[in-house]
Amino acid sequence: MGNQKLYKGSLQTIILKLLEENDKMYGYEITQKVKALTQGELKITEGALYPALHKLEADGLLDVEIAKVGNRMRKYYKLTEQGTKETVHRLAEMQEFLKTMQHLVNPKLSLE
Amino acid sequence: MGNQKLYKGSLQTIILKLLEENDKMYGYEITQKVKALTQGELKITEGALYPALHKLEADGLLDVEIAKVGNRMRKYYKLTEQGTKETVHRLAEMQEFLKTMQHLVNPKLSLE
DNA sequence: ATATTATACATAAGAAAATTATGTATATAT
DNA sequence: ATATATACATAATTTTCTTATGTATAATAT
Repeated sequence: MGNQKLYKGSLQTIILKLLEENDKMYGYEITQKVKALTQGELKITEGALYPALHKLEADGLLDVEIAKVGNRMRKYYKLTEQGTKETVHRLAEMQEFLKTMQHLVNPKLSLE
Repeated sequence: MGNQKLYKGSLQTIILKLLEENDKMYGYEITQKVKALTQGELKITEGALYPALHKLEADGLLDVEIAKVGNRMRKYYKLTEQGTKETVHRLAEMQEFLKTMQHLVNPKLSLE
């Protein structure tokens, strides 16, 4: 860590990608999944996550469904039809970005 | 383009990397170099570039030298000793970030 | 029993880093 | 003459995050 600021701008794409793979997830689950997938390298804070989920929902990319497990609330999010399309688009943009950055910072490793 | 926001947070690292390769460069030259290297994918705006250069200078990572070419001013920037060390560090962080993101958004392509 | 950590949501204040708009000035091409 | 390119700069605003705070339940450790 220490390079957290490089992730700025990529949170929405990460959320969309996880929902593409997992059908439905709740907020806390997303933070844990990301931490696990990145071996602790990326820790999504609540102050970033929840506003991001609310925005994706407001933009029509996510649907929400409230559940109660035991006595505790969960808000499950899933991709809408529009969200599924947008995810494909965002992932393509992310790939393009990663390729470009790789080429910029390490031309030797980006042979093409 | 359209994925410009993904570059948020990486401008300083890009500048440092270019100066590591080119010894000294001036602002406008940096914008043109980046545009060329990325085939127009990334266009650094002046409103982002100049404040970034000033900050890197204020932080002791860059030295500046003013030149006059014809009748026009140029401000050449080069890495300080501290800047050279910091560049190594920033590039390592960038590699780590790119690897992590690649793994997150496209597990199939990041075999390790 | 009690305190800490984990689970689960949320928002507000502030910081960082960009975009967009604007300004100044010289050089070149049509 | 006019538009484009070169070359710097800053201010207002926006986006996106961090940090701090708040509420509440469940599980675990002392």
